[in-house]
Amino acid sequence: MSENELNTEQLILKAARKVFTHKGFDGTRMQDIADEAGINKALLHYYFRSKDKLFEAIFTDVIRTFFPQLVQVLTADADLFEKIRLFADKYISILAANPDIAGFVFHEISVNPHRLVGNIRGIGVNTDIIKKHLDHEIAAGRIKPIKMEHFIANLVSMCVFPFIAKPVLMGIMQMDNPAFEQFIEERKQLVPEIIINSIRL
Amino acid sequence: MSENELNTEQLILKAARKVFTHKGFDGTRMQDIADEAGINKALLHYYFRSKDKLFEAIFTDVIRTFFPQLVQVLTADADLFEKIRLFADKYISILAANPDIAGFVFHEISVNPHRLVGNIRGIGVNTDIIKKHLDHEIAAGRIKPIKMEHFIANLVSMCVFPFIAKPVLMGIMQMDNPAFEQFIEERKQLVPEIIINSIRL
DNA sequence: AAAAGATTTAACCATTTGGTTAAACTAACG
DNA sequence: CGTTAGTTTAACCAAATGGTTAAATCTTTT
Repeated sequence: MSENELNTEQLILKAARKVFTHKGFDGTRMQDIADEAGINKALLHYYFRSKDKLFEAIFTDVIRTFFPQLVQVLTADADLFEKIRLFADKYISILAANPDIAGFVFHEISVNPHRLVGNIRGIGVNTDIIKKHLDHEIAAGRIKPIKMEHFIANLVSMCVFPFIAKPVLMGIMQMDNPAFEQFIEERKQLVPEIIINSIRL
Repeated sequence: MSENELNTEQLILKAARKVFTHKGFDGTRMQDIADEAGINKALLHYYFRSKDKLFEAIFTDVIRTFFPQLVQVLTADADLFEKIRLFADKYISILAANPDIAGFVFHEISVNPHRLVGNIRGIGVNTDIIKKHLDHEIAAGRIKPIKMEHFIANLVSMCVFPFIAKPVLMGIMQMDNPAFEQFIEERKQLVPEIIINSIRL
């Protein structure tokens, strides 16, 4: 197994990820992935026994790559407002570089919620720390009272939703691709401003 | 064709809508719809020639039922802040009663953007009126400057996203179904407050 | 370079799936 | 009552799809 540039397994994973995240599990054909990777269909089954196994590898990887980064920002020991700015900037940057993953993850989980168990649950998203930080700031009279659930929902919504609704937004707002990128770039500042403004006294 | 309670065509449409919105086009089998409707598979093809035709009927109906209602609120002649409250309340209420449609619509459009053409384009979402209203209020010095694109994105994001992320939110926040409903109910007030707060001088 | 092991392919297989057909059933109508 | 038109079904079909197999090729080891 000489390390040329990208060994076959990595090549398959890259292709599978592209096709799965774009078309979803049900919309993906093994042949699509083989074509994308420029290899034979049987080779997919040689490296990953089944479509399910291959999907599992992709899905787990996507979840494990992105979730921890974000949770880490929110649970780090830093100023709340600064955390919010960091989180929005990081989340939006990640999604800008991987526009399909948001829609992919939420769709797959909706269609097959039991996939939550082995993946997200395993990561152990620690909302307690965020809740404590929020409640602490509230008790200290530095921010307005707000439930952690809404705080997270608001922040994540405004970061993620534009990517899920990308084609619709572009259509309705008559944006082309550069315009959308510009729009997204602006939100890195705008979103934290709104969230901070919503809890600032 | 005696009007018993629900004629076969309506029965099929109802079943197809349920299955399509929950599993997506690619995840739906004609047999699933037949089972859901309690009829023979061939009967589906008797009423709607193909899976595509049946899907088209559902998709168009979903789009036509919900979009206009919302655009109407935003383009109506009313106080801006009141419009925002009305919009959030109406949008969230609709989604609470039809939890699957948001994820359904955005996923199908992402996977097959060309479906935009015949449907959303046909409705003609009029962003000009909203833009004019916003710009007018800004010029009059009654609200902070904000781009229409962000205003809409923010408002819609916070209304819609929780439904798309429902299983993930419920998992992470350890909510059961009543808790989620309560959470959603609270957002009918919270979302407009945040949006209004973000543009209030 | 020959044997052994890993990798890749073409051809094939079984099942699923969208769709068709011809027959059976039902309701209206002369 | 029987004919006709609309409705529903069971049985069937062809294409697509996930998966297998056995042979071919390439790598490594001796």
